[in-house]
Amino acid sequence: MANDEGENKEYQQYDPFVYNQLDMNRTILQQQPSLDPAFMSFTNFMDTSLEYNSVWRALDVSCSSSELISPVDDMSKKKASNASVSSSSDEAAPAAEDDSVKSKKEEKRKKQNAAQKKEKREREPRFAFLTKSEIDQLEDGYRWRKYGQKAVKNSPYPRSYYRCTSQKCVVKKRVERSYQDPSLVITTYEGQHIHHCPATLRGHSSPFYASASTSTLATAPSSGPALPQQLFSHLLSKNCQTDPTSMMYQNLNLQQHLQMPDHHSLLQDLFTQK
DNA sequence: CGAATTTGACCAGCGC
DNA sequence: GCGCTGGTCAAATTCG
Repeated sequence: MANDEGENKEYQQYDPFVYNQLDMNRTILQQQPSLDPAFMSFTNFMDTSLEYNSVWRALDVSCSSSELISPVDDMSKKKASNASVSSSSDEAAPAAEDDSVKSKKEEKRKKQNAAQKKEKREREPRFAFLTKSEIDQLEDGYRWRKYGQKAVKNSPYPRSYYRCTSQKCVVKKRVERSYQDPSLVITTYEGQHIHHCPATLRGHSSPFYASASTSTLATAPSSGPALPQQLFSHLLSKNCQTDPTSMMYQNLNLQQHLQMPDHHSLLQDLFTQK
């Protein structure tokens, strides 16, 4: 709502695929599936501009899924987050909840909310895009833990909230389905990964890392991002690219190059420009 | 049995 | 001030 206004500014600033939006969710839903030139999602662009698979072929990206790996030490993460919130207070007594415990809990909660509030002002850049998919939880190479689900106003489909399960990584994503076109999944990423993509760590499965580090376009790794999300996750990763500005720049280039017959020039741009 | 998900409760921010 | 909505927490439940 009003929150969205602030967020929209971020979208306008950072998201190369969602232009001129006053309300990200509403605009997406209202404008879909019509393809206003002023608004075109990555997936729609690929769906309409050229054969979807040809892009990934051009990128030397073959499809792969279930490339998930890294084990998650969630308990320690939980503890760490708790400690950061109530570092001075002891662990809550697990026994019977008397009033003092309850008030302690409330106090803890208020501290958490205050911390959240603070974080909100320094919100991470967000990137939203649409994907045509039957599946809600799209594979992007990272491990996510669902921490909430909310009914969306004017939509029969709920919105799910996910956090990256990697320690100290605060990247979040929201996933919801368009009520106008249920085949569309709206995914919003917030923040940048501070770690390698788990899929990448296992056997160089990402051509993006490989290419980015070596700039060897001829090398065709056996697998890689199968979906736009995966591509964007790679691009979002600090290990792959550094800042939202370059990210946007590259994405804009991506859009431009997708219209060109020679897709290899895209790779050149993606991996040589910083 | 530990990890992941579900779900109701809670809170902040905004509009009226 | 009240109601609505988005976002998050955390206990309960389910899953592997």
